[in-house]
Amino acid sequence: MARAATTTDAFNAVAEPRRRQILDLLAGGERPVNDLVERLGVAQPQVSKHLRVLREVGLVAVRDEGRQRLYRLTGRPLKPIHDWVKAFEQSWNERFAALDQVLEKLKAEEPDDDGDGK
Amino acid sequence: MARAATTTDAFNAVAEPRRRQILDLLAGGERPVNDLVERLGVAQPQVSKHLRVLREVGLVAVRDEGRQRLYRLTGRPLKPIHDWVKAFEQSWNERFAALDQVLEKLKAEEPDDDGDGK
DNA sequence: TTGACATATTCCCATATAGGCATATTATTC
DNA sequence: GAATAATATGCCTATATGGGAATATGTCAA
Repeated sequence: MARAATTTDAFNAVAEPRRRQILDLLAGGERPVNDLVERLGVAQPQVSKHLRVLREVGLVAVRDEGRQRLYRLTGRPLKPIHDWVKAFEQSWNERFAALDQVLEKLKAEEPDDDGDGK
Repeated sequence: MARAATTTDAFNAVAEPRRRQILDLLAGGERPVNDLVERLGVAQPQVSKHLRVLREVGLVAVRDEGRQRLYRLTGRPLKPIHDWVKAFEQSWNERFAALDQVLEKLKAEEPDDDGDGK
């Protein structure tokens, strides 16, 4: 099998840095495509393609206004990423890392403990 | 160009669900490969390959113990993901979403305001 | 209608994937 | 040293990617 499609979920969609940039820009408010094109310095077709991916995973929504299409952030699909990664917060937090070491040490010191404790 | 390599960064490495599962398991402590193979129900070579990717982006570390190789979580590279996605927290939080609407409305009500305010 | 502007789609290509399977590598025990 | 256990690597294939370039679609204005 090949890699999962970028449109599979937010995890895949957001793995591409350019798409994260787009979301960063849209965090500042609704914007037409050309605005993104200029700010990113990327060819218009590529921007449209990235926006399509983001739309398909529900990370952005569009609204037509005259000849422009205004894209806006709809970050809901990012929540699963946040939730998942948050659970690992302790793994890069020195405070927690130190605690883990203590726990590991304790575990090592009572290797035959069956957990009953009596 | 093709998609960026999975080993480019944590964003790409973690886009694959199986690799997230592996990290979830390792969050419970150091584990030999076979242990992961059993718990995941995935062929051993695939697990080794996923572990390689995770190692290359620094999400896991290995330690040899006899004929086994004990993998453990080193979640530091997840921090950038956390930091990035955290900035969007408001976008799926109703509270903040409501605030945003208010702000947008205010902005709409003073369309000719040059920001000077005097 | 014609033309100009804004955006989307299509085609082409080099590249890397993930899984299946076979096999290589390394370490252990007899 | 041979057999075995634990893990890693190599090869194969279908598939999708992201960028470039050209072009299609859609919308307004004169």
